Amino acid sequence: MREVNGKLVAQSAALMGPGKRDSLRASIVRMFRLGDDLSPFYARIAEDELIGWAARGAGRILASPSVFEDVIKTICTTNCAWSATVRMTRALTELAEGAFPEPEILAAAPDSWYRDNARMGYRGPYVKTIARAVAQGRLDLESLLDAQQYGDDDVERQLLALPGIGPYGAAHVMQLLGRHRRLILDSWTRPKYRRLARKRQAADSTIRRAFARYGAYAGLAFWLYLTRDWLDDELTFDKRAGGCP
DNA sequence: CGTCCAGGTCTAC
DNA sequence: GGTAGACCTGGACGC
Repeated sequence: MREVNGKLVAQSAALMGPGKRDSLRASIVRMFRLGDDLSPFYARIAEDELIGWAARGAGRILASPSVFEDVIKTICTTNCAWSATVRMTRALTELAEGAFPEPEILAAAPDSWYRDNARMGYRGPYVKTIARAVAQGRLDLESLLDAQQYGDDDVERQLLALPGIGPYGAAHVMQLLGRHRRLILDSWTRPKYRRLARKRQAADSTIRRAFARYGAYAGLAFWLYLTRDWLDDELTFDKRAGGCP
């Protein structure tokens, strides 16, 4: 993938038929969340001293081609170091020649594979249970992409019902679904917030209140506030940002 | 070599 | 509804 004259161009070494081309296009649209219209958010933060810089086009969080993949990867981020997350997801891709495995593949992998090869510990059964439900058609995670069909509370309820997905996981997946209200609160974001906001301590409820003014985009505003230092200065040259909310 | 804990969640009170 | 305790793994740290 590369940018050509302001357009995203995807090129494959193999010849692709129309069907393959359409599915690749769908994956890219989903990955870059090209269907999301962030203009209401940009309008809201245009004069914002904390995250006004983001109105130049930030906030399009990279997602996986499928919701299933995002859910499984999110489980691989819980209660472990980032290096373990990388190790586990890499192991998963070894089941599908480097690509993320379809639910059917993960449903068919034996328990011993999860334990001895992926070394996912107690997460293995969670992943397999979800994969089996999707493969058998009892669970349709991709439908959560439909903004019209479900409200935030609905989606959150469905995500929390999944084994291995709690408040953190649900908020994380919802960001990737383009539902930006929930704040991702975990052992990385909490201290990072306290450091940036120069607060000795801040309860979750206090943090939520601090970002409540961003309404449906509170979670995205929180994330941008925390990750501003991931961007080059060039992109965030507006030094008005810097205080605490 | 033992303890702690990292981008939490589940179960049992 | 809120809260201890357990939970796989492996890297960091103290002794």
